Amino acid sequence: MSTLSTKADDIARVLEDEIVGGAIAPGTVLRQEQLSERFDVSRTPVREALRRLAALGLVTFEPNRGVRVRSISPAELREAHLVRAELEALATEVATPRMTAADLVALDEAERRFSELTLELRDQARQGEAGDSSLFVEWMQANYAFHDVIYAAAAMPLVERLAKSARRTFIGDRVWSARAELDELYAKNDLQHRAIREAIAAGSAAGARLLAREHVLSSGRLIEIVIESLGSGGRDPGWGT
Amino acid sequence: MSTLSTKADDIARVLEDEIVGGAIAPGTVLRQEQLSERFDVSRTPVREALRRLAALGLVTFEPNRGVRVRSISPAELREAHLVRAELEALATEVATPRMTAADLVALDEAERRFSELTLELRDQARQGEAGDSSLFVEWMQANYAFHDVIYAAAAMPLVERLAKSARRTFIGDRVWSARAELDELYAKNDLQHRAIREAIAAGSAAGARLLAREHVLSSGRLIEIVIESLGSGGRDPGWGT
DNA sequence: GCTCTCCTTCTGGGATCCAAAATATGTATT
DNA sequence: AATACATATTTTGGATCCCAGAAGGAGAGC
Repeated sequence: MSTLSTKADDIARVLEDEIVGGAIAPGTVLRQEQLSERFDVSRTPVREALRRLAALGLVTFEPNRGVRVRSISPAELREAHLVRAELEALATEVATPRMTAADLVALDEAERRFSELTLELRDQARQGEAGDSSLFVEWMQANYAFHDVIYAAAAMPLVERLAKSARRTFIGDRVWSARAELDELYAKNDLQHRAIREAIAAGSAAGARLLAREHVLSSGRLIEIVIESLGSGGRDPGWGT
Repeated sequence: MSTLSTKADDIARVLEDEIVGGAIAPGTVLRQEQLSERFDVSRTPVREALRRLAALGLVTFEPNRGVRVRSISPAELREAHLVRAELEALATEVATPRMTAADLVALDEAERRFSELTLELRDQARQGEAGDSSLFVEWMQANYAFHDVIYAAAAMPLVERLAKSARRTFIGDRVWSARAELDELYAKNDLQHRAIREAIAAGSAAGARLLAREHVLSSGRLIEIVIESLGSGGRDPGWGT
C-alpha cells in the first residue's frame, strides 16, 4: 500500500472531521499523549496535525497548557453564513458566462436529483416517519452537488475553499432533529434552485448572483437551529485566533 | 522575559511575512535543516511552522520531497481581489448601522489623514522625485487604517481576517515602481473614501455597501501591476492546495 | 481555620536519534 | 559512449528522550 499522505495529514483530517462534525465537543482539551496512543503514533505527527488545525482556526494553542477545541460562538456562525452568501453569489455571477453546454446539463441533472430528494424528504417528514438521518444527509449533499457544478464552472478555488469550509459546519445530523419544522424551507429551496438554473441558462449573471445570495440567506433558519443545538453543550469563552 | 509565544509560531510568522512580502521567491524549496540552523532551533519547531504555512496555503508539502513555496498565479491574485471586494462591501454594510459617534469621528480623522497623504504623494509623483517608498507605504497604510475603522465597527472577525490576508499581498514595494502612473487612482480613491464616509454617516447601509465594493474593484489596476512585477521572477506550475 | 509557600507531578516544547524514501553518484556491461 | 543497475548521500517523516513551565497538593506560618 502506497501511503501518498503523511501521518500528520491523516490525523489532521480525522480530527478535523470530528471537530466540525461535533464528535469532539468544543472546549475539550486535546491531550497529545492520548491522541498519539489512539492513532498509534508518536507525539510528533500529532503535534504537526494540531498545528494545522490551529491554522485552520479549529483549535487554539495555549502555550505550555495544551490545545483546546475552539467553541464556535453564535456570532461566528452567523458571520460565516453571511460570508458564504456573498461568496456563493460571487461564484454564481462569475460562473454564469463560463457555463458550457455540458455544465448546463450537469446543473440540470443536479437540480432534478435535488428535486426528487426534496419530495421524498417532505413526504417522510409529513408522515412523521422516524427513519434515520441518511435521507436528510443525502438531501443536503444533493444541495451541495448543485452548487458544486457552479463552483466548478466558476473556477475560483479560493472562493470554493472558503465557502466549503463555511458549509461544513452543517454536516452531521445537527439539523436532523428539526427536520419536520422545515417544510416550507424544502419547497423554497427547490424553487430557488430552479430560478438560479434558469437565470444561469439565460446568461443573466447579475440575476443569478442575486438569486444565489438570496438562496443562501434564506436558509438562515438552519443556522439558528444549529446554534440551538450547540447551546446544549457549547460553553463559550468567546475568543481565539 | 516571558515568552508568550512558541518558537514554532515565531518562525511561522517570520516565514509568512517573507513569503507574502516576496523576500522568498515562489517555487523555492525550503530545506528544514537550513531553516533550523538559521533560526538556531531544531527541526521540530521548524516543521510545525511549515505545517501552519501549509494550512494557510502558502507552501505545499510534497511527501518525502520537501516543502515548496507556492507561486501565486495571476488568476489567484485576481480572485483574491474579487473576494476582498465582496467582503469589504459586506463589512461596510454591516458596520453602517453599528457606527457610534466615536467611530464616525475616527473615520473622519482617517479620511483626512488619507487625504493629506494623497496630496503629498501626488505632488511627489508629479515632480518625479526619487525619494524612497516610505511615503507610498504610509499612504497605503492610511488607506488600510480607514477601512480598519469600518472593520472594527462591523465586528466581523472572520471577514476581517480574510480580507486582511488578501490585502497583505500588496505590502512591500511591489507597486512602488509604478507610482507615477497612478495619478488618477490617487484622486479617485480620495473621492471614494469621502463618498463612503458620507454614506455611512447618512446611515445608508446599502449605499455604503455599493460604494465600498466599487472602491475596491476600481483599484484593479494595482493588481495588474503586482502581477507584472511577479512575472519577472514567478515561474508558475499553476496548482497547489 | 485560612493562606502562603514549597514541592511533587504532569504535560507540553524542543532536541536528538533512527528509518525510509528520493535523488545523485558511480560503475559495469553492452 | 550510452544505458542500466547498484550504491552512496541527502533529506524527510517519525520515534524517543530530555528539560522547563504549569497545575495541584502538602506542610508551615499566621
